[in-house]
Amino acid sequence: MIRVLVAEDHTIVREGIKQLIGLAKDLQVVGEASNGEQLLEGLRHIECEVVLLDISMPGVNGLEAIPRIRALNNPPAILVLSMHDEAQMAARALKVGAAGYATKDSDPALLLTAIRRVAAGGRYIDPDLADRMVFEVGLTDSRPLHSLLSEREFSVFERLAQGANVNDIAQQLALSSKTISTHKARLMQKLNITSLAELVKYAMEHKLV
Amino acid sequence: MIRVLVAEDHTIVREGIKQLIGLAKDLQVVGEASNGEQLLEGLRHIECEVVLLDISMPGVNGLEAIPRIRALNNPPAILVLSMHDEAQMAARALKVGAAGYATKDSDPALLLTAIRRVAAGGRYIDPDLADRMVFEVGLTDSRPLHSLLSEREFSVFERLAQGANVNDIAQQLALSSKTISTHKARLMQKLNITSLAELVKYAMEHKLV
DNA sequence: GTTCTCTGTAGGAATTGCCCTACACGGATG
DNA sequence: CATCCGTGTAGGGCAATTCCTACAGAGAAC
Repeated sequence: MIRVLVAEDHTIVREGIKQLIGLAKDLQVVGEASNGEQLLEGLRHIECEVVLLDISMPGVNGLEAIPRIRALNNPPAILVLSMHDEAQMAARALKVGAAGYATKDSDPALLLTAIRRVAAGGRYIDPDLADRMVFEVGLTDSRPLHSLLSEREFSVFERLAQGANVNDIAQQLALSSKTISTHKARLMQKLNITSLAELVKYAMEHKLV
Repeated sequence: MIRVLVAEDHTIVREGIKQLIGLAKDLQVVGEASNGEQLLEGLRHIECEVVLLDISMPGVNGLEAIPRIRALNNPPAILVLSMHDEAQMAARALKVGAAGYATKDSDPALLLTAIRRVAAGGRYIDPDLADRMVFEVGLTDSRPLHSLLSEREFSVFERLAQGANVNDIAQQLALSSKTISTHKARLMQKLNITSLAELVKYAMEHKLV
């Protein structure tokens, strides 16, 4: 019998998952938590083989909880369950010690498979996602992406984030708009984004504006 | 027996909800959909009393689907199920014809209650949320600028903030790109902004993304 | 009931930006 | 050295977007 602890903040989703797991005769939900603190507290007196973990929880979020779970003695395997099938997020989760990563989009049967896999000491990654990770992420996540930008690229980046368009920047820097366009394309590639909207989000999230 | 159709894009969440509903003897899931198109298609040959609708779905999203469901003859009651307990979002959903609004945070038992309530022709709003709606609507002497936007404008706004370009949106909404461009120009004028970057900033600052 | 304004829709002309390509230069790699 | 890679610079051509304009329907205003 594989004992599972479910950590997920949305009650209804959590209940749903418990029901799903309940369908398998070899799996059993032995505890639950709706935030990181509860989870860590729960693990102090509940023994289990697998923690099913939503990364986006309030307070101590899933990502932050992972290393702390791993620091316990005889830690359970961690299977991350995410709404977002972001390759970036998956890479970070695996890096800090998750044994698997599944998305809420995937087939429910796969979730059960994933739980069994990680309980047995193995790893599991959503197949679609694995594909994308290989392509998108060089699996080299460490320093902020924008540290890869050259001087010129960075200054174009800042101006774009502040609302300037390609022509404005060309004027400000006394360059051809074609040049700015090239810098823009290159910097977006480096930041792994495909739209100006994402650029602005990136800038705001990293407090670069 | 109350027949329910579940529209929710994340497979695992959808399955979970089906399990939950299955626990009640007077409720029965008679269909499901993972996007707005499937939902509308499904309603053409499936009869049901209640549609359980996630607002954040790809393609035709939940909010847009509501008026189209209401336009059917003998339409089912619509119970919106949302991740976000935003008062703003709830207000919009109710305005376009939803009979209830529950969040995934709420107690699963309440979900079943809510389904029964709307099936009987009543209304249901998550109690916490109702509280906040009264306060936020009542206490904000200066309504946000984006409350001036029309439905169409707002949906174009959201998509732009999420990184879609004019053509993407035109396709999603099956309109000319010129039309989208006009909506974009008008909404930007209303929001008093002049660039896409400012639009994204606005959206983030007001937690609309 | 006529007029006004807002909304949703879109066409043609004009602008802007993107994609692909190119090239020179400097530093790293071998 | 010879070569490769990253950077800064741009052009040509094509696609996306805006600008200006228009029109119809729905309510509001008077």
